[in-house]
Amino acid sequence: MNSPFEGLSKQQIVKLFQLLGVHTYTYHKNDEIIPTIKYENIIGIILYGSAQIIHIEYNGNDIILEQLKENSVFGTSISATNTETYHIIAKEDIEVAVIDYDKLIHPSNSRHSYYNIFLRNLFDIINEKFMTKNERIKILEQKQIRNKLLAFFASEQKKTHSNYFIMPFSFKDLADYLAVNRSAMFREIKNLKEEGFIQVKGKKITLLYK
Amino acid sequence: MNSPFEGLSKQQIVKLFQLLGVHTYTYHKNDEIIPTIKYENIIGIILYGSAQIIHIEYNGNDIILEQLKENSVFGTSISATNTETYHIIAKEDIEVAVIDYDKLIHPSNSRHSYYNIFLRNLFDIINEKFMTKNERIKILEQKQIRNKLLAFFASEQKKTHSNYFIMPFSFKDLADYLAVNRSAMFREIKNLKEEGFIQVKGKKITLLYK
DNA sequence: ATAAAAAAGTCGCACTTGCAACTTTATGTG
DNA sequence: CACATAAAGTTGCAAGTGCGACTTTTTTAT
Repeated sequence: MNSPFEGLSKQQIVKLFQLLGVHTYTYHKNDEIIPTIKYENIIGIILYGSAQIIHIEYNGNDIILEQLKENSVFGTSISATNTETYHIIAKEDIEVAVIDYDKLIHPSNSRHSYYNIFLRNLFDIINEKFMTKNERIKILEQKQIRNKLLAFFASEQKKTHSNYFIMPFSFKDLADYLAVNRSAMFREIKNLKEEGFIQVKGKKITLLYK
Repeated sequence: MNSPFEGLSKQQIVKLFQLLGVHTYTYHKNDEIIPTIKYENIIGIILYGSAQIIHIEYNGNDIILEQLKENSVFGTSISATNTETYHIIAKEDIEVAVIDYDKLIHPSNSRHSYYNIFLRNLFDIINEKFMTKNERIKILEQKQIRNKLLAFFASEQKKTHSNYFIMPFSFKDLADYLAVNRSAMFREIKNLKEEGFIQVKGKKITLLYK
């Protein structure tokens, strides 16, 4: 939602990129982003396009850790990715700006206003990411699939301020997000439908309770 | 682990507190911290003592979201706490510095070196917190209690660099951390012991595999 | 337009888990 | 030291879930 470049003019962004020694890279759909550079020491910003951070488990299962779109920020810290089991895959053609983490926090000159604005924007983005992660944890903390679903619904509904919402990803991905078996999740969705709690039309889910 | 005041002299900290309009508060064991101020718009720093962020669910269950000790940072964003169902409880006598979030990112003057150092320190702390949260998510993503335990063991072992580690909290709290039923967790620990995977002596757990 | 691939949806069965109701062992606290 | 309180540990049973093997529908690519 927030852009790291909020409040910066094009010229300021150019200067910022010079100050921080930013390089940009382009990738095609399904490419792995920066497979050679270790994610740990960089911060990446999606300039356009979208991607997913996935985590591959020892058993071969892969889990979506994060959805990245235009202006999303990723990297160490700023998001995830501390081992070789994490991969960032472009979901469409994409351009990425890469900032060396050390240069970000120890620039040659930290007194430029555009640098300070950028840093504060990053803070806001981090806040948002924490919220997102906490939301996920709150959902994963639920012991039953039904409660995970209800927690997820509540979380999505909070964003739309109405009694329905559009699923932000596929049901398959939802099962991964909730960390439950896909068919067991469908069974529970079916139960919720039959018990009159929800209505499902494609990706539109309507909540019929309270 | 990292301190937000790393690299700052006592005088600089005093100036920083003035710049940011910091107030400090003291609490006694089992007090709720800042029950009146909404957590959303502040950042808190534990100056001494320890505390826990707990989350109370609709069914009355409470879950430890985070352990706070000296130099820990909490608040919106910087950690958790966006609804009334979150509480921060002092585990011992404690002093807390409270910074208004708006003042932090929009100080009257952002050109002081101590301000920039502080901001960068916060970044490092945030990185660490992200790591911690990702670690938790990686554990919660496991579908079976056994796998949650093994993921937790791996995560703890990584810190000690040997084949054993000391549990950082009680088994009861571990069950909450893994978001599983306590007695079901004990059953699985028993299985792991009987199958020769682990050895448990009080809070010391030794891993007997690979 | 059509084939191929992916996602959605269903179901039975075995296994895992939550839950309740305990007993036993630690940990305070006056 | 003794009493109270919390944590550790155990067990049976009912309920919930993972998994595999499907069918049907939707999406994507040629």
